[in-house]
Amino acid sequence: MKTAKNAASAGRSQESRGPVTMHDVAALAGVSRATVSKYFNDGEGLKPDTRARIEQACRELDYVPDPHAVSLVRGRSRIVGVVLPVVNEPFFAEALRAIEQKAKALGMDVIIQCSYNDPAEEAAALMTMRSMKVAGVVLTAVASRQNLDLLRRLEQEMRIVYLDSFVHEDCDYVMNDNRQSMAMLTRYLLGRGHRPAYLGAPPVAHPSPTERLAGYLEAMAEAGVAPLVLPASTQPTWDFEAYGFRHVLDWLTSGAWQRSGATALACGTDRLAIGAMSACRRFGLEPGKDIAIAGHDDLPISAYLHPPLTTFRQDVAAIGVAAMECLQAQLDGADAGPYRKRFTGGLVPRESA
Amino acid sequence: MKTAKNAASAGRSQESRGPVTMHDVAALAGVSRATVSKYFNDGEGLKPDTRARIEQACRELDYVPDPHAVSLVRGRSRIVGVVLPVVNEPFFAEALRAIEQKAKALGMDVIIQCSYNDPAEEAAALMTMRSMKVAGVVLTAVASRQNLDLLRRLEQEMRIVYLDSFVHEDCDYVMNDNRQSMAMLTRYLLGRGHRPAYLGAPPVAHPSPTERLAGYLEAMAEAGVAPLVLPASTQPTWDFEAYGFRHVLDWLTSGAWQRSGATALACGTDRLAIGAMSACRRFGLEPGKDIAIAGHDDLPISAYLHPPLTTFRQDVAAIGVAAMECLQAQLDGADAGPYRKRFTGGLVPRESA
DNA sequence: TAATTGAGGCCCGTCTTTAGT
DNA sequence: CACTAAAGACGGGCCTCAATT
Repeated sequence: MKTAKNAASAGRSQESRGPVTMHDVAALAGVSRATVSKYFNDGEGLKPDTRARIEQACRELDYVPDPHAVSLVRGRSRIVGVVLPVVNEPFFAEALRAIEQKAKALGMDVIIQCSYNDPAEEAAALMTMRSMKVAGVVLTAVASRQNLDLLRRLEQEMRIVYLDSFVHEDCDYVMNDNRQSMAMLTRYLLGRGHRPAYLGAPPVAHPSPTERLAGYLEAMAEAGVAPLVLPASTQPTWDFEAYGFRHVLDWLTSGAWQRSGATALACGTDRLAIGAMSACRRFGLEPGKDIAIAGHDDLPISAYLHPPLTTFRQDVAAIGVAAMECLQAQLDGADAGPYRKRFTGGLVPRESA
Repeated sequence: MKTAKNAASAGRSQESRGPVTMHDVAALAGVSRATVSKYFNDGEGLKPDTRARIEQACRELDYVPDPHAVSLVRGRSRIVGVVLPVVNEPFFAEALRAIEQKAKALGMDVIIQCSYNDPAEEAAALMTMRSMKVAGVVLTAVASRQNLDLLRRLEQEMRIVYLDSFVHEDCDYVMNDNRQSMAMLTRYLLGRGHRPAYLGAPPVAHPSPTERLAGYLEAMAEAGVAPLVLPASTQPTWDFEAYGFRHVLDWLTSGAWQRSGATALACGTDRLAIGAMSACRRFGLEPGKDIAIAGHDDLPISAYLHPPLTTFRQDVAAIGVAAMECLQAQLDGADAGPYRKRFTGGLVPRESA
């Protein structure tokens, strides 16, 4: 009786020790490992009888193939890597949620890495993904050209979809149509008789902030109104409320506001708008009455603010899902050219403007 | 010249094809694979000269051990699994951020799975973690006893730390001291001459909501004031603002509010408080003047609301880090009894109360 | 004898090749 | 010659044990 390790003859789903392996299943089903392997891959070319016995054995033993063994021999894993600047920012958190959900539907697992806007951390994260032989990477690149070469090289050997960012032209990306959305928001303000100034996000992303600014400028030019952009900081930060608060308060107290004749403030993000509203009140202006405020993104709380925030809702979930679909499409071989998608959301008019 | 696959003699870090393997490094360094392996493990017992040559070869070839091969042979991976109800909820997003950061420092990767409060999804996620042979799991369990047996069984074969939750007594967990924090918040309101009612979170977690309620009740009893708890829903939802808005508006319009004589509202979460403030205004009450409102968690935006929200800050980052430290400690062998930590944060008094 | 290094089996699957009906 | 199933060589490391100095 030279049964190996696990006595398959026991029959019950009691593994004596260690995880159940394909060997155990084969033994119980009375076939070879190769046959069980085939069952888990194409499944074709197996006699119904054989298939049934394997199925039964798997159920009985609670067998699941070891993903590491599979990845090792295949040279590819069923893991997708997600590299984000931070994960506790509403936009990224929601994107991650959508990605995770879609990945689950595709039978993949997701592993995350945060770069904190540091090119070195980003590079390290990408190297990890490479060593993990991931099926693909969803990357929100940091706003720096430092990893440009590395990225170009990595794109050769693994799938990379850029989410809400890109670092060069020949890449796959998925993002909101920022120019269009901010233009729409600006036009809305102009249409209500306002003269909107613009507060952009700190330089933590690329090229979304630039695109949104472009949208604002475009709408202003189109209306023949001189644009008015609040001075931006070069210090990257994710504390948008504080950033918005400080910059708007400076703007108001410096008198630049009065001189400009602006009656509204379009903000690159809802979080900035929240800080801006706070600054206005500190200065003695009532948002929605003395000055109109608008944001961008439509956070879950935006509808419940006082006043409810006029904003632009971008379809973050769709963006996340599209990123996964891009990877999926490329895995399926069909390399039908670049995958580039721009999503449009919708204006959400509320009382703040 | 029978060099295998990659001609190590080439010397340059140009892999002709396929990833660099330990075999390549060994060849270039003029040692055996076994020696290179030892270099990557303990590292002891290697002649300085040998070590240097290996080091050099690794650098030259850009070699990184294949994590799948390592996991396969070791039967353990350097991956930690994180299973959360949702990832786009500020509390979890921040916890995840801290976990990811700490994991990186420990040289581990993190893989995530969302359960969406569905016991079946949670079970599936855990089985995935098991098959991945993760180094450990950080789990925020869904509020259901359905997976109790499964969890007990899984705890036998892998490390599980419960974050902000637990399903039975003999487990490791890390969480805020909810009873204490809500008691502190309630005492603060009482101390300011208020009679606070309480709005708890929907039943999406366990046991945090129960503990917070207990804290409220404790403080009220202690002050000899009759507690007043708003009716709770049995429908789980993560849309806290809407939930808070609806329940508070009902409470106000039904007249229950007047009859109760409550002058303040303590909420189980800031997001609930935001919905509550909105409802108050809809009803004609000015939060912070006609009725005091307090939350719990101190979201980044809470300081910028109007009025700024009085709340209790829980140390989410510390909780996340502690979860990782728990896993780390257990990996290091020392099974020094159960690891259970309660963290305390601090009251953040602001204008809303 | 102690300190290093090498040989080869093994982990758990996949995949190509060979054998059996 | 179809179909099916089995055999056995990997894949990239770790680990035990023996060989070398």
